[in-house]
Amino acid sequence: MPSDRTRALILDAAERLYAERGFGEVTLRDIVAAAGVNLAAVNYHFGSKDELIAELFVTRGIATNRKRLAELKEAEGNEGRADIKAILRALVGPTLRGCLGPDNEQSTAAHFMIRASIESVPPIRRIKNREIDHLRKFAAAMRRSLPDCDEADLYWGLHFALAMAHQTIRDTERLSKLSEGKCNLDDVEALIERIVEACAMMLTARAGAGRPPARNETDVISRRPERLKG
Amino acid sequence: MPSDRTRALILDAAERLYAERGFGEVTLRDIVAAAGVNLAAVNYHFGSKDELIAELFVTRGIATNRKRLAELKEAEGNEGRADIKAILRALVGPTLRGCLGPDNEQSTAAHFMIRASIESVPPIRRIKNREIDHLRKFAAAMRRSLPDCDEADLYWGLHFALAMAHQTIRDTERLSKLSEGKCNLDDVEALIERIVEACAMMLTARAGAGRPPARNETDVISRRPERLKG
DNA sequence: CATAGTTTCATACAACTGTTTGAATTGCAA
DNA sequence: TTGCAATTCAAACAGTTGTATGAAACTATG
Repeated sequence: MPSDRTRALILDAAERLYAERGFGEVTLRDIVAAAGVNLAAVNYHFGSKDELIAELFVTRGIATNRKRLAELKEAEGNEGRADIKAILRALVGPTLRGCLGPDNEQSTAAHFMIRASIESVPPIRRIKNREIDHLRKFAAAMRRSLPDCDEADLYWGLHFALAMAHQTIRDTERLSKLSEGKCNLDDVEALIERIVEACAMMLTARAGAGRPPARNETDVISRRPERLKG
Repeated sequence: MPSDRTRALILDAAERLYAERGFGEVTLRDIVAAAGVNLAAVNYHFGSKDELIAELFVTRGIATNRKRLAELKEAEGNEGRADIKAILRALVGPTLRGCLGPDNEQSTAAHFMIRASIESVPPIRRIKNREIDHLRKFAAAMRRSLPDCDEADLYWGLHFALAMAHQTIRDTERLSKLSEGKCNLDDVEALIERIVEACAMMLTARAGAGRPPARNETDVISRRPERLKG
C-alpha cells in the first residue's frame, strides 16, 4: 500500500520545472528541492531520471490527447462527419488554450508537452510513436469531412495546423517583439480561429480545384530565382 | 599573424556536430575529436564553449540572412515593390533548400541555424535580437507589396510562413510516418510553393475583405465548444 | 508491543563536464 | 643559429551530474 504522495510531488515538480526551463536546464537536484523530497526518492520511485521523464510524457500526453479527442467527438456528433473547421479547432484548440489562454485555462501539462515536442530528449524520442496513432484519428476525420480532397493535401493541412499552433506557442516572444505588440496574443480564441481559417482555406481551395494543383511541374520550378553568387 | 587553421577546423566540426545531434548531446571532447585538435584549443581560440557557439551562430546566421536578402532584393528589383509570393519565397526558400533540398544544395549552416532556433541555448538567446531586425526587412517589403493589408495580419503571415517552414524541417520524420510517404518531402520547390501559396492566400483573402475581419468579436467566441467534463 | 516491509534520508560514488596549467613544440624574424 | 612569440599538447582541476548504499524512520499487521 504505497503512499504515492512523494511520487506525486516529484511528478508535479518535475512537470513544472521542465515546462518552465526545459530539460537541459533542470537537474534532479532542482526537482527534489522544488518537491521537498530527498534526492534518492527519484531513483526509488521511478528507477531513473529517464523513466521519470517517460512517465511524465505518457501521462501528460494522454491528458492532452483526451481533451482533443473529446472535442473531435463532439464535433462529429452522431453523423460521424464534422465540419473541417471544427476538426481543426479540436486539433489545435486545447494545446493553444493550455499554453496561451487565460490563467485559469493554462495547464502545466500542455506546457510540458510543448517542451517535450521541442527538445525531444532521448527517453521521449523512444515513445513518440504513440503520437502518430493519435494524429491518424484526426487525419481520418478530415478525410471523412473532405472526401474529395487529395490525401497528401490533408496531411499537409494537418501538419501545417500543428506547425502554426506550436510555433506560435514557442515563439510568442519573437512575434510580439517583431510586431511591437500589434499581434494580439492574449486573445487565444481569435488565434485559434485564425489558424483554423487559414488551414481550412488551403484545404478547400485545393479540394475545389478538382485535382491536386501543380506541385512538381515546370511552371513551379521556373519560379525559382536564378542562382545567386555566393 | 595567426594561422586560423585550427580555429576553422573547430568551427566546422562544431557546426556539423551541433547540427546533427543538437547542443545537448555534443561535448567539447566530441568536437575536438572530430576536428582532430587538442581539447585546450577551444578555450585558447574562443575563450569558452559559449563563445564558440555564439560565434557559430553569428557567422552562420549572417550567411543565411545574406541569401534571403539577396533573393528579396532580386524580387523587388528597381521598383522597390515585389509580388507578395516572391517575398515569401525569399523568406522561406533558402532555409528549406539548405535543409531539405538535394544534397548539392544542403548546407550545414542552414541545419545549424535550425538547430539553434529549436534549442535556444543560453549563449544564443542573448544575441537573438539581431534576427528580429532581419525579419523587419521582410515585414517592410510585405507592407510595400500589400499596402492595404492590416499590419497585424502581415506579421501573422510572416510568422506562419516561418512556422510552416521550420516545423516541416524539424518534423520531417513525423510527417512522413504519418502520411506513410504520401507527402513528398524530396521536392523542395513544391514544398516552398505550397507554403508560399498558403500564406499568400491568407494574406490576400484578408486584405481583400477591405478591413481586418472579426478577430475578437462574439461570433468568434461563440464558436468555442462547450466546456467538456474532465 | 514486536516485527517485517516500505519509505526516507545523509552521504558517497563514479563518470562526465568545461576550464586551466605549464611544459613542449612550432614558426618566423633578427 | 639564436631568440621570442604564438600555438599545441598531455595532464590535472573543480564542479556538476545521475546513481547507489546502508542506516534510520516510518507504517501497519500479527
